[in-house]
Amino acid sequence: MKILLKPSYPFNLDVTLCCGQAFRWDKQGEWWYGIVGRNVFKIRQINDKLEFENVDTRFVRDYFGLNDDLSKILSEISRDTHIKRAIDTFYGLRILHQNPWECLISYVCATYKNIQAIKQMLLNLSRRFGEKICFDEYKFYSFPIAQKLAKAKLQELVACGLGYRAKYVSETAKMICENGFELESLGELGYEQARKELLNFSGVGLKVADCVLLFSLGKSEAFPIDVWIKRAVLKHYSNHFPNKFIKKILDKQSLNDSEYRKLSLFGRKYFGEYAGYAQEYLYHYERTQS
DNA sequence: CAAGTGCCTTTATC
DNA sequence: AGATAAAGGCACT
Repeated sequence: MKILLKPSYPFNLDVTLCCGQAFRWDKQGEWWYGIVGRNVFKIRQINDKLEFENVDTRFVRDYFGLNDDLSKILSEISRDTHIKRAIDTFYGLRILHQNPWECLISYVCATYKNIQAIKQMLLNLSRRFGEKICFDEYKFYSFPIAQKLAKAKLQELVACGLGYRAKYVSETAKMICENGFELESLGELGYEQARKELLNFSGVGLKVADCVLLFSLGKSEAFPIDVWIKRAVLKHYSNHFPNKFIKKILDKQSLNDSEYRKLSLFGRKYFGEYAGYAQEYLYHYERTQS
């Protein structure tokens, strides 16, 4: 199956899958392998041609955000020279539409970890609690369902390298199972309301909630603040804040809720309804180009 | 190679 | 409200 990308619909598969928004994609040769539910599929990009196997076009369009008008989005967030530089460097990076459950657990695990370690944890979890799927000559593992993680012993989760996050994953999985909670339905709420609901889960603070909202619930205005975005703001956008505030967060290693809200609100106001796109370009630029 | 630092933070406590 | 400490362990230097 193929999709021909129109020139007005820029897309860069490699950057999109490498920028750290999703943790379970695997590149073998020129093919990217991904697992969605119990289905493994592969996809590659050759110039303006997208080729894929074992998945339908509708899913590809949705998952890779190909229905978003990226040209329009990028022109809207191009507010200054710094973001323009990031956009030029990673032109075609799109925000994925991930599965909310996998996204929630992934970002609960992601706190205070680097990307390599996050990938390792999620692979361990999938190997231990997911289902083995063979595709081409490779073995893959589906992401564990909530019931499976809810039943897991704390020690088993710790053994996957989760550390103190094991408790949060266990509690969150139990909360999802007990009420038959439909994470997808949060997408129907407004940004603020949906975030408030997410904060009820164990191990979910403002940062994790924003990531889940942006990467899986379609809230493109969410502007997650992590250490890299904080650095980018300090370097390039400090003139948007009082001196006192900048000095305060400069010598603190972590942000409190009030400081987080100020930084994130700046992003939403400054970049507008697609602030999340700006966030991801800035994030990837800060991590790789500075 | 050992030891130190940093990591897409949250929670508990004061 | 706001500050502070504690919480795995892996990857990188």
